[in-house]
Amino acid sequence: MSAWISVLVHTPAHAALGPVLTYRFATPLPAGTLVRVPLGKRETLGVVWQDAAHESSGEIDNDKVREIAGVLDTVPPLGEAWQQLMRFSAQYYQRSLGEVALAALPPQLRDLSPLQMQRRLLRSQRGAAKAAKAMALAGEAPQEISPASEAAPSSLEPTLSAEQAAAVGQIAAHDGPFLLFGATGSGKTEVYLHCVQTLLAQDPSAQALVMVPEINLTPQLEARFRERFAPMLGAQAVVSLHSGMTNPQRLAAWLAAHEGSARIVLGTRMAVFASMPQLKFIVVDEEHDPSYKSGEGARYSARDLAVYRGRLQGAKVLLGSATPSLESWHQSRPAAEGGRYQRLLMPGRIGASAQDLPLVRRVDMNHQPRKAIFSLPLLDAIRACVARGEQSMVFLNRRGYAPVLHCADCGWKSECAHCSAFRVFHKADRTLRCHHCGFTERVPRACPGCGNVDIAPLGRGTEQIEEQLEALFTDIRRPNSVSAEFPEGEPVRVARIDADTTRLKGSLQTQLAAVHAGDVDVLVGTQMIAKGHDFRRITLVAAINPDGALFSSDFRAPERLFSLLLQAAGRAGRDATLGKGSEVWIQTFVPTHPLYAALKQHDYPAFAQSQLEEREQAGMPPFSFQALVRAEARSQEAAQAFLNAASANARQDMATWDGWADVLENVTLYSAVPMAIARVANVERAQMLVESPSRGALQRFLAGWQGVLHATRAQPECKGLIRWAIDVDPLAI
DNA sequence: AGCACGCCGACT
DNA sequence: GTCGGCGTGCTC
Repeated sequence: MSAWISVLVHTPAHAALGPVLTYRFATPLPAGTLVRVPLGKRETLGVVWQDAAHESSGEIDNDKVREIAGVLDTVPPLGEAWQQLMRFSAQYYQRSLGEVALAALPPQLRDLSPLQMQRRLLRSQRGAAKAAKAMALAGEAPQEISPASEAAPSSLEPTLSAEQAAAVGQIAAHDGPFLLFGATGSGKTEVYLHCVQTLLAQDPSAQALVMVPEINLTPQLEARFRERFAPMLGAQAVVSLHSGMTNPQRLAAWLAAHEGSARIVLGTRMAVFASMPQLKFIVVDEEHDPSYKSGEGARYSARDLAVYRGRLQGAKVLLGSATPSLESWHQSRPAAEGGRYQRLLMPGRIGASAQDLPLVRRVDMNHQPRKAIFSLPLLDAIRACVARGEQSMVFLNRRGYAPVLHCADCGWKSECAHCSAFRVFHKADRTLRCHHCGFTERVPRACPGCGNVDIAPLGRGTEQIEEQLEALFTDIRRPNSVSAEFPEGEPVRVARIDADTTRLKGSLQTQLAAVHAGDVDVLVGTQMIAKGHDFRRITLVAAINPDGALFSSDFRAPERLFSLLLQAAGRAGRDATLGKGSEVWIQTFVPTHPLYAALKQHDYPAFAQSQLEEREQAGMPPFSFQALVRAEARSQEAAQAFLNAASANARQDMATWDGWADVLENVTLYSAVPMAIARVANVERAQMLVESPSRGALQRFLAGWQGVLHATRAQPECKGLIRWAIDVDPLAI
């Protein structure tokens, strides 16, 4: 006598096999139980699932049903809420349930046998017990947590500003979701800390999830949360969850969240899938950041899933940003106009008045020497900044020395052999590197086309900016030197931080520390340095060449640029005593552009409103809903043929389906186009936009289209197709 | 997705 | 002669 059990396994949507398979086991098992099951010649991890495959549709041969190989019964079953989150994510983002659910689990869970698992759990429990004992011995036993609002302010718990207190009050009084629109330096993190503390004090089992967009930002966040909560809850109560951790670390953190000993989970977008049975509060910091959208597998938005999950689990959701996404801004319009989020405002910097905001200066590059990288007034300003002993930050969103190498004689350019893109000249190691496929070669001595030895870099990247600044500043010295070697002061120190200088693990933190320590006068970098890092002594921020985004075909480019520049501006003058004279320099050929005008006023709401008006007129998100189908093939023709055939098939098939007329009517299918970079690593890529004024109609269309896409694949003109994928709510088109 | 089987080019 | 490329097919 044995029971039939439905088990979810990792199968992609393309596979002929459904994601829910039927197995046999001696006793029934509750849904959410982790099991190991035989699948073909291997054994794999599965999750016991409620929806029985054998009841609804397929009759499967009795003799095909195999026995469950093992039950990981030391791990509690995954809860109903987690299961529902997986169902929703799979459905909304058009991926197979098995793929979504199994990818949401820590990778090591797949590798461990039940016995190994048991050992691992015992070890971690012993470790936790030991840590608790050590704390007790040291007289640091976890204290009863006190509600932040009632506790006497301690040194760790700063008094809230009036704005912060108002925000905290609103969050306590309403259900949310909330959009906390707070200027850089307005103390959003303190609001998060305060809300989390109040919650954890009210409910001794409650859990909180706090997300940041990038791994780089987790150490800083973790330090803040540990400092505040470790003394009350013990060190194990705060865990991180991101892809920079080792597999054992991730497993341990995941288990702690799953069984509830972790009260606070900090992490990147993947953390939105963590099993947290007692989740009561979710923070999405820098909610506008595109990193919350996954670029592969299920293309989920962790921000949007956080909002869904909050509703699902009855957890309050707090989105925070100084430059919210237009989607969230629109959602937080007054409820009377249809807004569904509550907007909370914190416009002021802590310990500063409005006049202390950095002054935004636009330099008209039309009046500068042609081809000048730095305008003269900017150079003077940086010099003056160095002379005052303050730091500057020069920002250019392009790494390497020059984006292209060019031969003036024959017109040769440093194209990549495998991609429709140029290879970037990296002077540091004298290489040409493709930033899309990684193809790297030494820089040729002479033009490969004609032998001319005069091949020249075209355009500039951060390496070149660094080199130029070093050359330009050889004549000046830093003040207040104690060095005997340079009696009149040491040379100006220029440093660069970008993906190339931070390749090694931990090197970003080291380099940031050097900036903090004052070992750097001028910092050059990509957007990596504009995000979130709390530089205290920077009083000048310069964007060398930000104009590109103004003329981009991507309708979201202005939004991103504004956000990036305002965020970069937020780096300047964070130290209130230095804040007064801080400046943001924008070198531009269009100084009168409204985007820069709004930036000068630090006026996000005005910028957002004008953008939203444009979007509404053009019928673009958030006033319409989009999905993208991307196809990869041997040839561009095959990729496009597949998409166009799938589109034609959809129209044809759905016209015959009962009740689908209004779906088709509400959905616009555009024709297939090559992607901006049509070929990457010898694979041709094309995409097709699907748009609808109704999210529901788009969802229904996509769900119905899945089968059509599968069928289309078999058509002869699609030979050479490698794969296809749907991206719902794409960020870039 | 894995992992097999199966058929064609450069090397221990 | 093998080693190894990835094309096709199957897994409850």
